[in-house]
Amino acid sequence: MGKRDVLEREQREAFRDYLARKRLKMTPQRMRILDAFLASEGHLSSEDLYHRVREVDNTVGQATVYRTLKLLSDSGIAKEVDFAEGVARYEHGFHDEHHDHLICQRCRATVEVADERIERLQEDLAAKHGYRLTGHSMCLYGICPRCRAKE
Amino acid sequence: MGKRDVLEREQREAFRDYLARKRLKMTPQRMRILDAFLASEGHLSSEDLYHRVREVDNTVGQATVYRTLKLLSDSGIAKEVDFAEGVARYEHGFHDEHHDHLICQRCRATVEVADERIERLQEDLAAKHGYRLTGHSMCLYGICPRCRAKE
DNA sequence: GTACTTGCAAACGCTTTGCACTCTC
DNA sequence: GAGAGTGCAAAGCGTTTGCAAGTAC
Repeated sequence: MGKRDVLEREQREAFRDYLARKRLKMTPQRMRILDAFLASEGHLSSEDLYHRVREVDNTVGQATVYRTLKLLSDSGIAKEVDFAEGVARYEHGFHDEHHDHLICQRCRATVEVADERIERLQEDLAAKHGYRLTGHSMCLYGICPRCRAKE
Repeated sequence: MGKRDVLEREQREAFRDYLARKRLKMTPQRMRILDAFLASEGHLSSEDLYHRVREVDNTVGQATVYRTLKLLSDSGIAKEVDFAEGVARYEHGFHDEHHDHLICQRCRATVEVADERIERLQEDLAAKHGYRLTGHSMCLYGICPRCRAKE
């Protein structure tokens, strides 16, 4: 069994626990939405996820996907990210490390990046103004190598 | 005459030029919207600006404010900023230096911050992945000193 | 059996657009 | 006077919500 399968199983377990704790129910719809989410990579919109779920079960409604994504967010399995496009996107939330995003303005190709020095400077910056930092969002926009080659 | 007045005059000039170049027209509505924008500080939503303009002239429509804000953006007088609230906000665009934002999660108090070292590290990060950096948005979220004192 | 969930469609909030009328250049 | 700009209301978009019927526990 691959590492991926183990991870997926853990996530399913975590979601079950979360639902139980909140006295909510596991339903076939939530199951399928979770599965589709776990099987995905990158940064899906609710719409994206809806279409993937639909391939498996074309009775699931959009509203259920929206509602379930909220639950996945709350439980920490998914994490909402905002690329200033006017749609909410979600990435896997169990990534142990924080990261930011480097996004191609042409083709939307996205790289996850992390730099500890930047994080530290951000802390300093907040502290300098007396703020206690609780989080941040950083998106770098540019042109990816592939698109640059086409220029 | 204060420095502020000079700046405002320059901005009005710049907008006139922009309109002329694009073969667009200066109208009383655009004038009033520009004036309200220049007289403001911080990060206004279209709604905010609409209300301020309305205090001067209650015949101006929301659509005109939206349309004019787009023009102000295009002309560089305003700059759109996204604080992930679901509303577009605009700040003065003639600030000579780039800056990012530090936002209080409780009261929304916003500080403009800049750190050259972070900028440089961002460039490095993009370059490391072969991207040519064209821009970025960085929002730091935290609790401001005033709100911390109330805890 | 009792909540909680569902799909649907209607409502939502912000923004854009089609239109007939008005105004600037 | 030709082309742009206006206010209004309607439409558009992603998202949320009210509801009656259905389902997990």
